[in-house]
Amino acid sequence: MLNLQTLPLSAQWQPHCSPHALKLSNDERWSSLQELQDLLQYHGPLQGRSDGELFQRRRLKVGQSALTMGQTFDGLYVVRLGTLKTMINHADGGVHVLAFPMKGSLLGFDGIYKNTYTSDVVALTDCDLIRIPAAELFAPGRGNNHLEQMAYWACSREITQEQEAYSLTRSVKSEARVARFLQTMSQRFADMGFSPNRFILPMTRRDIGHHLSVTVETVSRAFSALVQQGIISVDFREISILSHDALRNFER
Amino acid sequence: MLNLQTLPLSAQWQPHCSPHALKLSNDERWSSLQELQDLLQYHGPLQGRSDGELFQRRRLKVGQSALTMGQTFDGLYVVRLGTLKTMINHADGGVHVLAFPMKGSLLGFDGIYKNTYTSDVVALTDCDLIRIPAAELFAPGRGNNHLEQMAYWACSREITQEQEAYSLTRSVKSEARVARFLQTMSQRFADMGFSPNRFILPMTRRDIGHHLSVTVETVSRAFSALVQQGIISVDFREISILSHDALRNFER
DNA sequence: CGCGCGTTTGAACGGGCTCAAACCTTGTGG
DNA sequence: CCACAAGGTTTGAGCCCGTTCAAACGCGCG
Repeated sequence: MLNLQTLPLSAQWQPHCSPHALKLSNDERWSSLQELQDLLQYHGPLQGRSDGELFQRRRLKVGQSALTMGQTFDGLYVVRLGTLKTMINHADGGVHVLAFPMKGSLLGFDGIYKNTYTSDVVALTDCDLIRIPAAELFAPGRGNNHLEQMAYWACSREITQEQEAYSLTRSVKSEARVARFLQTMSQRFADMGFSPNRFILPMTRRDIGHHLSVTVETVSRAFSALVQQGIISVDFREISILSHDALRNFER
Repeated sequence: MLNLQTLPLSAQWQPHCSPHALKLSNDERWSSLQELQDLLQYHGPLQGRSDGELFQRRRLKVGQSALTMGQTFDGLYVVRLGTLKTMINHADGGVHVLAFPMKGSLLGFDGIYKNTYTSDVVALTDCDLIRIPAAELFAPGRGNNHLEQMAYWACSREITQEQEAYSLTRSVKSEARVARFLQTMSQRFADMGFSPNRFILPMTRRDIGHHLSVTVETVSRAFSALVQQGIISVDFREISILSHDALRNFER
């Protein structure tokens, strides 16, 4: 019998992996509006000609920051490839991870108010972003109405997802938080066309802890407990979900 | 010496209070774009004629719900008067209070994605809302560009504030969470032109608990502890802040 | 190789939850 | 106007879970 655990993970079913697998060898530097719609999975009303409108790409290596707290607003970004973390660094040294943007996520909407980004966004893997300049959004009297509507829509989606993440801190038990976190990760991988049963977490235990407001040790212990109960199996960053049902029953 | 504690609170320095004080006697049922801008405190670029555009108002009594989870999107709302709570009711009976919208807050942006509101919004006091119909936002080719930009801006602000609230759950100690919550309430009252030193909380301890992810008892105990240290004084819903500095020093 | 960092596990402490009871306020109906 | 009920608030006692401190191991990288 084949032991799935020991098989090397191929780039075919993982959106990130080693920097080598992620070559970013595509030399194109521009994305069309159509690609934006595909990325965002926006199936709303399309109108008229969208040809000609091109958006610049921006590539990031692991650890590079996409946006910095305090930086003046220069537009929105849509993640084309890779995973990032959105974090707030408090003056007292405390850290809070708000979200882990992945393919199709919208970045930077917090920068419109006060014309300044309010959080740090750092690449957890090599990334490819698409920039929507502020001018495109705010240009008066242009025919870009469906770009605007799409931005509204995507922004609304980000709010919704953030609310879900916010609610995630509700659960009393840390195991339940971690279980729900794994569920959302599984769902997001599924949405991107990858396996919901087996994936590699792009973030550290510490990041997860800062996201769920618990310590590293607690996250690790929660993982161990879930393994003990046969619900998941863990090999460092690689997670296999053995029973989605059991995972779902941890919701409180 | 005058004992401030025993003085009755007058409606002059409180935005809510008894239903009697809040007469809502203004018979006008429409608000101008100018009033919207004032409410939102939007000082961005105004352009051209904004005359003629009127927005319908909607009044709520205590306990009535402004939006319901699952209800189809019918527009955005701006709070003109009163306080509400935005909450998510989980299937398992758990509750999470996302925010306490007050004068100038934007409601309903979460409804654009999926064309359905994703949270319940309930009036904690009598309220007066202004409705921005979906048609106004999405009408193609209209000259309402600065309405759109204002909506962007307000939405961005809501995201920012939600992030702050989210971060509020970061603190390890419950006393610190409550202290920070009181600070933000104080700030919001100040922004509305009321005293930052003395105000009446429009929400119950339970709501605060659901907002900060702690139990009622913990909130109550935190209040008592802050009173014990001479930082605030409490008379049921009435809060007096005796030392803003001391309150600030609880930030972790 | 050795260093740094991420991960895992253990032991002990402490803070928040749970359960319980008492008090106060508010609203309702007699 | 009072009685009563329902719900909000406060406080106490005991327990459990998550933090803290500590140590060990593995992995990647210079």
